[in-house]
Amino acid sequence: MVNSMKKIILVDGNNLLFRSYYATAYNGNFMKNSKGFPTNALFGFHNMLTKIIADENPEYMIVAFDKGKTFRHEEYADYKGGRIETPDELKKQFPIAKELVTLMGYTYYEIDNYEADDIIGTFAAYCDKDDEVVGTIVSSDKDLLQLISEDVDMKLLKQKDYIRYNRETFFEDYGILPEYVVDLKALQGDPSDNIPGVKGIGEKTALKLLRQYKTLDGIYEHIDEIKGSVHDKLVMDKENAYKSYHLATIVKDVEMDISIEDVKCRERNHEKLEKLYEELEFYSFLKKEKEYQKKEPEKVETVSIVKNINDIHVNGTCSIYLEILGTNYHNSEILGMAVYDGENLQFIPKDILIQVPKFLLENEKYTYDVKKVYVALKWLGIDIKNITYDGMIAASLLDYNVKEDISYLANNFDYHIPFYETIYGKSKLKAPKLEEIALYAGQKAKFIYETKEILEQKLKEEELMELYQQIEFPLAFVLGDMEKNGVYLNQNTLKEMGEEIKENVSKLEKEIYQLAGCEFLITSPKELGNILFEKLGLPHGKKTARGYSTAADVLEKLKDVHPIIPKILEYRMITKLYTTYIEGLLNTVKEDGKIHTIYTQNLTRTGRLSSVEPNLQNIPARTEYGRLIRKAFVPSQNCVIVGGDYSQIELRILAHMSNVQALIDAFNDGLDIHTKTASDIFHVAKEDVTSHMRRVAKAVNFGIIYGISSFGLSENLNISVKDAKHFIDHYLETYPGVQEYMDKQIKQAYQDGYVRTLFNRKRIITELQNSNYMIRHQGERMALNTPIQGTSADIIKKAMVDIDKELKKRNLKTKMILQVHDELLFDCNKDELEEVKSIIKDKMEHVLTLKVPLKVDIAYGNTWYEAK
DNA sequence: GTTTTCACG
DNA sequence: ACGTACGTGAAAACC
Repeated sequence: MVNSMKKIILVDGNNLLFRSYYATAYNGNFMKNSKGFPTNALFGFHNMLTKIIADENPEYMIVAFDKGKTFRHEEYADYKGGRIETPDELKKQFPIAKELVTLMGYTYYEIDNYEADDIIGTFAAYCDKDDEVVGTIVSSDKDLLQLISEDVDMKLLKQKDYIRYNRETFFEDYGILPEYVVDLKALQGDPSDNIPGVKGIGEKTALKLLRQYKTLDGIYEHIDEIKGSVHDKLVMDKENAYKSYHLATIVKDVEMDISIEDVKCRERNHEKLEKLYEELEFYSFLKKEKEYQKKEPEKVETVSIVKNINDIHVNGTCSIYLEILGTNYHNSEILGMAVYDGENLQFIPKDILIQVPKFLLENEKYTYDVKKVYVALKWLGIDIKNITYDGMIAASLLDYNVKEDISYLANNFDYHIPFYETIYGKSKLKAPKLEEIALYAGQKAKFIYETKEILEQKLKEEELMELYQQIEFPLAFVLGDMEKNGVYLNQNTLKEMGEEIKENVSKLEKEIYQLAGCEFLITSPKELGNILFEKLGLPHGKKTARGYSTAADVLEKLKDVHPIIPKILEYRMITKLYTTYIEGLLNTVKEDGKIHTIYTQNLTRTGRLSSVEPNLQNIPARTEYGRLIRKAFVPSQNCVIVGGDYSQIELRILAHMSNVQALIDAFNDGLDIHTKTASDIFHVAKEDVTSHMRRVAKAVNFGIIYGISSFGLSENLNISVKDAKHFIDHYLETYPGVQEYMDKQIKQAYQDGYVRTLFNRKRIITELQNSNYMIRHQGERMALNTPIQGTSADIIKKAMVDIDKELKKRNLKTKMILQVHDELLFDCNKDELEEVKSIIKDKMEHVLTLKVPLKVDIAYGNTWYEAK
């Protein structure tokens, strides 16, 4: 009996393709091949299908698609009015998905006027009838749960993995049998399918009713037993409930010209699959397909592993790749370096590398992530010289998909280099044998060498060469020095603060428990939400996916409603300080008593830096209590901390770019820009601007930089959308040039598909081509914000390069130690103070000449806290 | 691994 | 009708 059992896998092809599309299309950053054909949905679809095949090893499988009519029940089409059109970018991928299925040796099926659900439903019904056939449904659509039976189970796909439901496990989870999922949907509704349901009844209430009365009919038969608002809702929406019941019912009797034997799995068509992968530029799949066939093994590189320093032979210019175990090059283990000079491909293990082979100091070198090599070697006491090219920086300026892992980029160039995690594993890194490491590093070095010309050519074509040569490339070394040099942290200062905070925390804990009337996990948004909004019955604001929002801005509005609220806000603030800035920072201090962050030079889409392990760009500043953390950041002996920060740099850039005379004049006259704006939009004299008016004007000014929306401003100022719109209108009437500028900017962005900063940095905004209104508008805001935020980033980056150069030229001991977007901090020898102050101010203010002056405020003190 | 919250410019 | 300010990173909870 068991032996003759046939198992059929029923795949909801539509569902797979849709969710793959939306999982990766949200930012509008589609994966496309070089011809611009969208491939994002196919990529995910292929991955999922492969996983299903690996997990189930199916003998029979059918992949079902919708055809013709998208909607199950024509007569209720009016309910479907709101349904979103399938984006073109997704539509195009359907035929290829079907081809993929076929080439992989499986059968896809579609039939006029039916949905994929109905095909699956019909096969599921067949499984129920035929004793020798069982089925497994694969989909993320909960609707299909209704098809679960003795002979049919379902893999309900979740974001990462899945839940496997059979009749029993479904009952355990839901408390009803799968055949009543239709009844559940009838009550609950499903907005994504335009099933109305009973208004005001959600999953919880619906399940409760069904557990008691079993079916929809059962509920209405006993309608008199049901009391309260639920009763009224049920009565009110009875018609809708039954309509929904029909909408939610999957058809199980589609007439099909296909039988189980027709969906038996066939051989893969390797040849055509390879061709298709090539076309789609799915190189990792292509490689696997080739491996899968086990034809001739691919030609492997020969890398010679150097055993002795005298065996290293590098002729002329070479590329290098430093292989390390982990991402934090301040403490990761160095494994060795691959070198390629166009002929010889060699790998130099660490023990030989530390003997400082000559080529490190002499030969011209190309690399990928120059900062990593530079800093990692510095830790070994090696000062590498004559690096002239960095593929990572070049590629990132060209808007390639640059991750830390070079393989992402290499795959774009038809190099099939394995991903870092394939070699070393996911979370726990483990080095393979030396030969494998050498080969891996060797492939990367070769890739760097062979693509240098191409990438440089592209930099020229895109007019990015100057940005690359004058700013980004030299900046990498400046950043490297800052990272390696580090920042001293006075650990005792932090520890003392920590003790004080700990006492405060336990005090607050007790007070909160008392006010709540019970003990609970205050840090848990879920528990906190329940206490505040159910137990204490406070009015709740926004909701999150899992429950009530307890975010600070929500709680802020309840500050005066219940004494527990301010306590919780204070608790949140000080535990954040403790975990992130006391414990967190102390954990990152190295043996030298310093913090060595890593600046990510190529991560942000605007050109800004970011800082990790730890992030030194978000050390508290906005509240006095938090700012005390800055007392722990101290200079070295006989030094002070000197800081220079740009005043209103983004608004100055806006004034320059928009060429609005009133704004330009304001900056030229040295006015307080927020007060000036307030006086203009409220039509009052500068002297009569109240603090409230200035606050509004400031928020509007920020809003302009962010790509203003009345909703955003209303949230920020906690006012009505109407009032917010009013303020914006006033602003734009006052400065019509700003409106013109924004319109022009957006129009240009739509035309080009990208925007640029003053230094030509380019950001491609694919969101503008998205069919979704919301995403398109997000793209418009990016088009407004990026030139401003990005130009500001360009300016400070150039200032860093200029200052570094000047400090070196003058042989000063002062070190640049931190960059926080619009401010620079220095560890400054006291003897050099006056000279350094004037260098910083001068260089920062004169990066370039705009229609408005750049203004820099200089401050200094014995700690970061004092240098304000 | 994803979500929520909160720190910064 | 929908869901929204721009750009980041870290910790803890949640699942």
